[in-house]
Amino acid sequence: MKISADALYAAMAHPLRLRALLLLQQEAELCVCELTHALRVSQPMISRHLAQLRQAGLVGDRRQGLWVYYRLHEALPGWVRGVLTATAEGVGPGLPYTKDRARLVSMSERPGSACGA
Amino acid sequence: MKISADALYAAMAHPLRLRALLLLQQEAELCVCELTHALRVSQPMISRHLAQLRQAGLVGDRRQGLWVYYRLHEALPGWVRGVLTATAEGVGPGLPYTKDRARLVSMSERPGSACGA
DNA sequence: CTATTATATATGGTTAGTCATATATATTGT
DNA sequence: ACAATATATATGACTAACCATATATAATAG
Repeated sequence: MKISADALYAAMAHPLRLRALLLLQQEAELCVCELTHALRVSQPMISRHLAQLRQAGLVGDRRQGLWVYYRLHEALPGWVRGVLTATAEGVGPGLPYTKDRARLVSMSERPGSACGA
Repeated sequence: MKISADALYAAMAHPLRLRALLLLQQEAELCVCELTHALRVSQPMISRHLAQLRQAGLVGDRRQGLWVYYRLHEALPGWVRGVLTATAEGVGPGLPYTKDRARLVSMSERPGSACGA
């Protein structure tokens, strides 16, 4: 997966997309409903931004039953992963990222991970 | 200098600002006229984008005579420098970054560096 | 038919780019 | 030293293009 710096930073320029990327970096795989819960945004909104991330080649998706799971793209270049990890360290325990994680962890009825799908 | 991830990636989202940042990372200090030459853009245009980078805290400026020199901000957090170096490695010998550098090196009548001011 | 996700359209806000002008410094002539 | 001019940079005003959000609708799975 070839990713230009312009495409990467255009994708990361939106606060919501950045929050989603940082969640996906820590969680390996998340479905749309988990993201709407953790990020507290409407479903059409996160879906639209996920489509942008997908078109930029930053994330991949997988359908399982009703749910569509997103993850960081498997073939993401090392330097892009480096940018993401540096960012995760940089934001540290700051907001809104920690709250996003807290909402995700405390979410009940998470598909997949809860019942071991 | 405290820099939020949102502010950083908003600044990096514009191709011209990204090119300017990558040049500044490699050159330590550049005046406005050098940037207009290397990036091949009008003076008001680069001046506007430099003002954004300055307001975001990413660059610092210094006046010497007629010329204003820009550089990466001295107090830039380590993780931000990490993002920039990862990006420089990621773009590698790609365009337009190498051409920017070539134009800069081949520029005649560069102030400061030429006459050792 | 219900639940989950994706997309199309319209609207409002933001941003970039250009031109003209302002400011600051230097230089030249007297 | 003073006045006039030239150069480098910054900024205000305007237009055009882009981006994000909300609402509504469509598609897909069970």
